[in-house]
Amino acid sequence: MQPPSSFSFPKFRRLTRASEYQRVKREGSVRTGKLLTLGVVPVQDSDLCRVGFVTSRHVGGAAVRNRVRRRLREIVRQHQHHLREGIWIVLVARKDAATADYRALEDEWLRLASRASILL
RNA sequence: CGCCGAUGGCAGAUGAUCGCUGGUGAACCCCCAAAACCUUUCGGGGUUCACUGGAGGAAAGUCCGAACACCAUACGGCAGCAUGCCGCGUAGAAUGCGCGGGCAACAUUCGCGAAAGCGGGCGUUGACGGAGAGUGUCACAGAAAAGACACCGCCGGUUCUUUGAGAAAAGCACGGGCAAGGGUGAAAAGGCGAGGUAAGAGCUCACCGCUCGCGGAGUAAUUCGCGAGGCACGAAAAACCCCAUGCGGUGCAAGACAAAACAGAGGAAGGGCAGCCGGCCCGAUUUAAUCCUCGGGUAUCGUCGCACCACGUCCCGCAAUGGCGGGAUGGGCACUCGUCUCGCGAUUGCGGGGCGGGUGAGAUGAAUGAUCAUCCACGACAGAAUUCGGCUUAUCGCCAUCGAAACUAU
RNA sequence: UGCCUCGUGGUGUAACGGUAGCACUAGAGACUCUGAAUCUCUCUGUCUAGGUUCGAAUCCUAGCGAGGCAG
Repeated sequence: MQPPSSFSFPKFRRLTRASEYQRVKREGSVRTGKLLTLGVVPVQDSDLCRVGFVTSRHVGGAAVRNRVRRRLREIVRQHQHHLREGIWIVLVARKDAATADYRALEDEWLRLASRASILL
C-alpha cells in the first residue's frame, strides 16, 4: 500500500495563490476542531493533492507562527500517502495551536481528516 | 569564598532517519525548432545524484542617522523640526558613540568638629545654553506670590477717658515708623552672630553665599586668589520664547530594464466582404479587416536592484589623457608648427591572476524544520526581507576580567 | 514594508498644569397591591513605567495596545 516513492513535499504541492485559497473558502466544506480548522474542496482537472497553511497573526509572534506552520507541514508530509488525490486542503491554525505540541496537532489532524473522509 | 557593580563574550551539544531552500558540477528530458520531418552551438527550464551554505544579540520596536535610488541641481529667506557643559578620536550635518575632563545632585565611608557642618576617597546619576531680552503662569491658604499696598504684632507722637496726691500706668481713636517674632504656603525677598536703634533694618562689621572687575592656572568647560558692590537677581524654559548649530523631499512596494492583449500613429500589399456612385458585369472612392514599423504606459508564477567579496599590495592586458624620443609627410630658407605611426615611462578607468587579510542566509505565499536516542548547566526572549551604524525594549542561564567600603582568614 | 491617528467608569464623551465631570448602564432605597416610568443615593476610571514641577489626565521620554492609509 505504501508507495516506494519519497516523502518529498515540494512547493508545487502547496497552494500559493490567493485565488486558490478563496476557492477553497467559497466552494469547500469546513471542519473545525479545537486547534485546527480544515477546509477541503475536490478538484477535477488535477490528480494532485495540494495543501495550503494559514497561521494568522492572533496565533502569536513570528517565531510561534513559523513553528506551528512547520509542524503542520511536517504532519501533512508524513501522512501524504494516506490522502486521496485530486483535492485541495487548507489548514488554518487556531489560537490554541500555539501551545500545543506535535502529538496533539497530529491527533487533531487525523481526527479532522477522517471526519472529512479524505483519508484512503 | 560569597554578595553587589562595571565591561566583554556565548546563546545546548552529538548522532540517526525523513524533509525545505540557495550555489556549483555531472547525467537525462523539454523549449529554442522552422505551417510536414530532422536538428547543432549559445541560451532557458525541469528531474535525479554528488559536494556545499542556510536567522539574532536583540533579526524586534521603527526612535535617530548614513549609504543607495528617484524627483525641479534642491540656491537664499520664512515657517517647521531637531540638538544644547568642555576637549580629542570615530562616523564625517548638528546629534550619537568611545576616551578623558569640569560642574551639580545623591548614596556610602574616612578625617576634623560639642553640633550644625566642612574636607577627602570610592561609586551612581544628570534633556548640565539663557529666567541680567520679552509675554504669560504660580490654584487653595496667606497681609503680601514678585514695582512688598502689613492680619496679629513691635515702637514713638497727638486728643480724650479711667486709676492715681503726683510721677506715671492702662484703654479708645487718629496719624506715623518697622519687618525682629507669630501665623499661611511647595516657595515669603541673602543666612547666622555681634554692634546699633524708640523699635528695627546690610544701617555697620566678621564668616559664608551671590554678582561684577582684575590677575594666575588650563586648549576649553572651569577653578584659585585679590578687590569692589552692599543684595538689586524667587521658581519654572519638560509654557511661549531668545541664542547658537544643523536639516530639500520621498523611500527598494525607491528605481532600472524587458514585454502580450486592447486602443493610437505611419506605411505596405491586396482586389475578396461591406457602404456609396453607376441599369448590370465592372470601374472609381471610403472605411474596416490582414501584415510590417513606431512611441507612451501596463498585465506579468517577468529580470535586475539582491547577497561571497567591498579592501591593501604586486604583475599582465585593453582603452583614454597629456609628456618625452625616433620615423614619414605637408606648409616653410630656417628656428618651428600641424597630421599619422612606433617606442618609453606616468595617471585614471575596466578586466584577469598571485599574495595578505576579512567574510560567507538570502526568499517572493516567502526556506533554515520534524521525530527519535544519548549527555549536560535541562534550554529564556524570540525569526532575516535593500544594506550598514547607534538607541530603546524583551531575555532562562553560563564564562572571563576588573573593583570601593564592610565581614572573615592570614 | 512604509506612514498616520488615538488610548479617561461597562459604553459614549468633557475637563487653562490646581477637588476627574456629564449622559446611558448596573446596584440599593422611596413611590405602587405589583411592574414600568419618576425621584434619591451608591459603585466602577485617566493604558503602563520613569521624569519635569509644590502639584500631571494634561508637559517630556520610553514601552504596551487599538484603529486606519498607500501599494
